[in-house]
Amino acid sequence: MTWPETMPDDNREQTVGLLAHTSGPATGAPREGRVYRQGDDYDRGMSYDPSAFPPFAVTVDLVVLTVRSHALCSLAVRRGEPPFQGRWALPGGFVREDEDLAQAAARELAEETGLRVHDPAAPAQDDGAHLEQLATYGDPGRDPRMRVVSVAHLALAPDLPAPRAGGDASNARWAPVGEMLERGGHGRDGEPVAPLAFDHHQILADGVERARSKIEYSSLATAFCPPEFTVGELRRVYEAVWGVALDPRNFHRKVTGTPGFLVPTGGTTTRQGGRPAQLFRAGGATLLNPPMLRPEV
Amino acid sequence: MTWPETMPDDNREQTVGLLAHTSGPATGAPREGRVYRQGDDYDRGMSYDPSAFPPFAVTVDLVVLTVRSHALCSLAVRRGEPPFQGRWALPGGFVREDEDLAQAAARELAEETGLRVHDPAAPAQDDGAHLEQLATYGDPGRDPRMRVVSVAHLALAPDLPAPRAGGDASNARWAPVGEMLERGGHGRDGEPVAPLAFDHHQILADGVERARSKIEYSSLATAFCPPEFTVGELRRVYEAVWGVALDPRNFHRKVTGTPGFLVPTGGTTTRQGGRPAQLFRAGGATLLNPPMLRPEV
DNA sequence: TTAATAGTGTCTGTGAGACAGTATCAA
DNA sequence: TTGATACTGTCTCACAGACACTATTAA
Repeated sequence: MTWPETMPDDNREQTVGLLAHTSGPATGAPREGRVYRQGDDYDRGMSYDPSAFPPFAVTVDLVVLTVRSHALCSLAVRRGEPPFQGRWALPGGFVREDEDLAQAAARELAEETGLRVHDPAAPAQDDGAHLEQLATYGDPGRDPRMRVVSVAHLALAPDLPAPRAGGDASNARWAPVGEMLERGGHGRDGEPVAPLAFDHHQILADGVERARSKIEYSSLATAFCPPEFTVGELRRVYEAVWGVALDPRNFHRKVTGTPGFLVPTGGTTTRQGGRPAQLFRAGGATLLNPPMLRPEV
Repeated sequence: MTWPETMPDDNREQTVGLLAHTSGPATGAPREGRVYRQGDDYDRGMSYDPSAFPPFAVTVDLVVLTVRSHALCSLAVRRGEPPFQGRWALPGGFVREDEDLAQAAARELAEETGLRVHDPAAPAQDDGAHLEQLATYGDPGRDPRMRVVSVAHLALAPDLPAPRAGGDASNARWAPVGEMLERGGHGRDGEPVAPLAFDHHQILADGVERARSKIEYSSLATAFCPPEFTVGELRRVYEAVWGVALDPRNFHRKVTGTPGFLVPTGGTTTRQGGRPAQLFRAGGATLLNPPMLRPEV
């Protein structure tokens, strides 16, 4: 029995490096009369000229997921200005001149939640969140004001105190992703929920799907748990993220038998009621072999 | 036995949408004296002002993979200008004002190779390449001339005629990824190979790893094959991409028994020698259940 | 004939899923 | 006591891997 040594979408660390481009389009006919000359001059090694390429704004958007009261929830902030004034959106902001994309995402995450990001080198024994790049969204019409390319990131965090945004609790909330992603969905009070601003519905859907598939073959589900947790608590994370019920006995046998996944701390707890349960923390393994299997249909 | 309905990194289609950001940083102290005010004004709904955000150039870079003579190869182009003049690099170019990221990547791919991209809606029965977003690289120092964010894409193509770049064959080649990714590697003539320009070594490594893992749980390996192919030819694709030897008998039983993976065309061929082999084309299935397993170690 | 590739059958070990049964707490 | 959760054991079926064997071509 084998399983890959690497994941389809590792949370890669950027290395210092430089621009990529060809030595010029194969279709080399000059394109005149354009506002921007599409980098032809840039390609030909002329000195830097800001008018030689179209300017973009670059932002990071965050899909911050957690498990609260048996439901997968995403952080949402209310927009205070047009466009989409008053609608819910994903947190995010501009990438600064001097920071990497991952740094920008970590900074926004800290500003919104106070969470620090796990050191990817150290084992996941400190408190903090998991952060990885998700995908980039650059449709020309995604912002009516200007051309904006957004590098979306996915963050997974344990259950947190109520969020704050600019100090105003009514402008930030943890919302169950089931409600947010339903077309014409309704909140728990039965009121209709307006769709998310911009293309954030798609970004959230992509982030949720990434989390759902990644906990299959990695130990990432532990990022939703406190530093010490029981097998039952970990099972409830899988059940909330996948929206299914799992057999507690087979789950227990599976996770405790997967090498490197869980390390017993020696302690026990009865915080879930019933017989005292062993406490574990996340082991060093990041890839599960064999993987957890998500039940079909 | 179950397997997920979705992949960890679906090739998502961008929907039309808009910008994401918060209603302002929680740490709301004014930041004066900066060249760019980091979007605070933008966040507060003031009218559009180009000086309110740092300008970026946005490019697409391409990891174009194919299988040639039992080796996984990547398209490389030689740089004609500084920086990294004379070094090999990945093909790519600027995103234009009016095009989506996927459109820009498809345009660059057509310019470099003449390949068209598969219609994701139609079954993979037409000729063409597979194209998906890979990851985005935005380290502030990755280009010495200016701040450039590159949205890397991964393309998989059948074996092609020799490439051209700007009509000059000596400035483009298919290079085995084993050679390109070796540190201080050597070409087949024993000459040392200079590392790729910019951060393209990392981008290529990420693209290769994505391809290696994705052919496990999807039918993507058929993107390396001509429209009609034999089981043996498909097996040689897996062997080249993974760099392993597979048991021909178990492989045959596995791929022909996976529903939706292969559809027999009725024809046969002896182009590989030996007993005539059935010809197949790719079936409609994009996800394999159960997956192909990459041999351990 | 040999050599090559194509394709089938058969055995064995691993592991997922189903589920019986026991253990240890609170109320 | 009931009821909750924790945990162990056992059975069965599916399937990956190993490999013997047959089939059909070219040289």
